[in-house]
Amino acid sequence: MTDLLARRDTWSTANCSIAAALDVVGNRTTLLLLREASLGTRRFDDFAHRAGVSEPVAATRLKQLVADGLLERRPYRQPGQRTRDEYLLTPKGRDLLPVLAALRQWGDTYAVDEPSIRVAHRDCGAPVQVRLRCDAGHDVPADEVAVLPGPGLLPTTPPATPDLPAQPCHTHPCHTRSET
Amino acid sequence: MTDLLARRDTWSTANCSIAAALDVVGNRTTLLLLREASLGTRRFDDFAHRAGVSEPVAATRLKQLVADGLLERRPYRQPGQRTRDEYLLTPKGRDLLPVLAALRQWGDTYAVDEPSIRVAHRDCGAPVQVRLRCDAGHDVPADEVAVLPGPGLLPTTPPATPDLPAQPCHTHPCHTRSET
DNA sequence: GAGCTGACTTAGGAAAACCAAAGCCAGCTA
DNA sequence: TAGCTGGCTTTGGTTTTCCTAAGTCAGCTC
Repeated sequence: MTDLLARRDTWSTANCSIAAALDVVGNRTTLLLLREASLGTRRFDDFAHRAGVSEPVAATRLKQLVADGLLERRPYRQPGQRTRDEYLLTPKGRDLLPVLAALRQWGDTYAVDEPSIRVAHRDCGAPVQVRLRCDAGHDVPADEVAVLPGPGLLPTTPPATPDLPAQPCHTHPCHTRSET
Repeated sequence: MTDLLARRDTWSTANCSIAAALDVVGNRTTLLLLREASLGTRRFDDFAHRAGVSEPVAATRLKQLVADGLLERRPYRQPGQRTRDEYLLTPKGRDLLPVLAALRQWGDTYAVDEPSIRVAHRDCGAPVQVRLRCDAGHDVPADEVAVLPGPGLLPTTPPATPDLPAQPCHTHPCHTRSET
């Protein structure tokens, strides 16, 4: 019952939460705007310029982010200026920070020469990393992750092509072979 | 020197590692294919059908993933069949699993009614979560993250519009207001 | 009360991404 | 050696995403 991966064709990813998350944040611009929000950007023009997108795109995406509940638009006022609106991360939006952190961590390792910013623990100064951890408190490396059925699991209607002898990712040759 | 966010306009995100990562995995299809790879999918047709994309798209993206070094294409042979190619995660591709895990965690919380699969620690059975942790071993909540300059930080050429009194994300009103 | 500025919107168009349907090819099986 | 199957590629068309350039509008400042 627990060997889901061995019967990969008996269940579908129709209601996959990764796909559902990607429906909200599945494009580059949206994630760049969220990056800016997490770095303290609040004004429309700053969002557009710092994320490197045009104003029409910024307007469209910010509107969508507010509609999706990731940002909140609220009026603010600077002395001697008129009332304006600013965009602030909601708790729902803030909960996407691990996604940004994971992307940054991977990008630091594989996609840039040198990181432009570092992320540290404010209280102790030590670098912050994204980790997988189980509720029992263990660090969980990628090869110790097990996939189990959840309450929303949907069976597939058509029994698809007979599968390869399925293996979870961690038993693949890719995890034991010598690195290139 | 450490209050980067207060001088957000003095540095640019031109070489941002998040943007660089998004250049590689910044579209929905790519991440869905990586999801499938992490769930043990190895054959072309299975990638296309399970990720829900057409064959031409699957072919293009898989080719790109191999070119980017996230997947490795290698011949395999089942008894009584001819030699075929399969796609396996490389270590570089496997290091993106925290991104998928973070997306799944967010999606489970906000984007689906009930998760279709659960992820557990193989050794102890406890649910696995994505966490931010510092090298000193502390759990780091979002409001204790500090942003520091890295070696690749680029200054901006044009001093942009005078900024709002900048605040790191964790001091925003969004973190202290009552939730809706 | 004219001008400026921040915050957008509108218009028009280019590029990227995606799809369905059909075709191609290698190499087993019969 | 004819047919089947997995693994693609080609064709043609639609949708999405993004751009530049220009216009709008509210409400301070002068």
